[in-house]
Amino acid sequence: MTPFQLEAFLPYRINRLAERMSDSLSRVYRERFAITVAQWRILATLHDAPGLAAVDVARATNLDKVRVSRAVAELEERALVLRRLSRADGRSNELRLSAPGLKLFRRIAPLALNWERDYLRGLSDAERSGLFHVLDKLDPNRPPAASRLAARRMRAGEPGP
Amino acid sequence: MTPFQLEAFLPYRINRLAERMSDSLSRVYRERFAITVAQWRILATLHDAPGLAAVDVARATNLDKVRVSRAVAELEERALVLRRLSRADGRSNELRLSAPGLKLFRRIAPLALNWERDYLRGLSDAERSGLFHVLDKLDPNRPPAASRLAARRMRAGEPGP
DNA sequence: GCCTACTAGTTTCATATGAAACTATCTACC
DNA sequence: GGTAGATAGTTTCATATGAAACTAGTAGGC
Repeated sequence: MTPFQLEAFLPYRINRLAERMSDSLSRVYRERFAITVAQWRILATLHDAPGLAAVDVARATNLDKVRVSRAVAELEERALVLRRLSRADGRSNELRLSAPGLKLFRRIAPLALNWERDYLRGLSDAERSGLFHVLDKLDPNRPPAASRLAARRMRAGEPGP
Repeated sequence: MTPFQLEAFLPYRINRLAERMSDSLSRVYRERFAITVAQWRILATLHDAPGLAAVDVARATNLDKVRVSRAVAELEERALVLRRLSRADGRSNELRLSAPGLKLFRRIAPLALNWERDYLRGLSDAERSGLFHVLDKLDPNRPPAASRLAARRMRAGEPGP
């Protein structure tokens, strides 16, 4: 008898939680704003760090570059994101929210935070902070990977993101 | 200024953790045994509850019925799972591990548990149990959904799973 | 300058996915 | 026992996905 319970197996439980949270939250911005999860992550990232290149957005959002390319293309079509060829590197674009993109982000962000607050309502403060502490341990943030692009920008004397 | 940090947003962090764990763990059984995540969940479930119908497997594994149908079909082709038409319900099959299926499960399960132990190595006992406690709160197990099939079986005087 | 190796971003293409349609069976009610 | 509506499981089909190929540019040695 090999003792094994899927219910008690961390990868399964984390996966199930992630899927259910994602389903529930994404409904908030998908139905009302026709925004996908990838697009939402990109909006949030560009709000926080305007001017980022796609490769840096991919790192910051845990999305592969193909998904970023496609999501940005659609955000650009919808005029929510602007791209400008980088002066420092002709291969990459500086991405930023347009005015409507910023407006949209400002509508969605509070809804997302409310959703999160509601979701965590049943936890005590200690449980909440313990959860994030454990998350940081199990899945540390990768180093910002001081990108060559950023380095180049600095060399070029451009303002950082 | 809307304060919003993707890094501090639970759905994103849980999703990223789930993806990284899944990538790391699934390598363990994909490379050596050519088993997918869905197939692994199904093996584990049938080991725990032989004779389950596909619909119950779907509930127990958090997979949709199409994925279960496909994964079971391949497991059956590879002779790792046996199906037998249910006497109690002509629409459904009783699924169970074959002898090679059981053997395979018994090879994978310890690897999976070792992987989990290693993954959680950096956590204290309190952190580990706190994590599972919080998981149970945020994502409670759905009731076993005393299925009609099980009820029918009981009525028919068959032994339970 | 110019050649080689590397990187940013897009496109292609083969595979994965799941909603909806479908088949077969079951339940409940008449 | 017949009929309407539900359920188990499969198949179809349109879309999502990502590895690999591709285009265009950059870095660094010579």
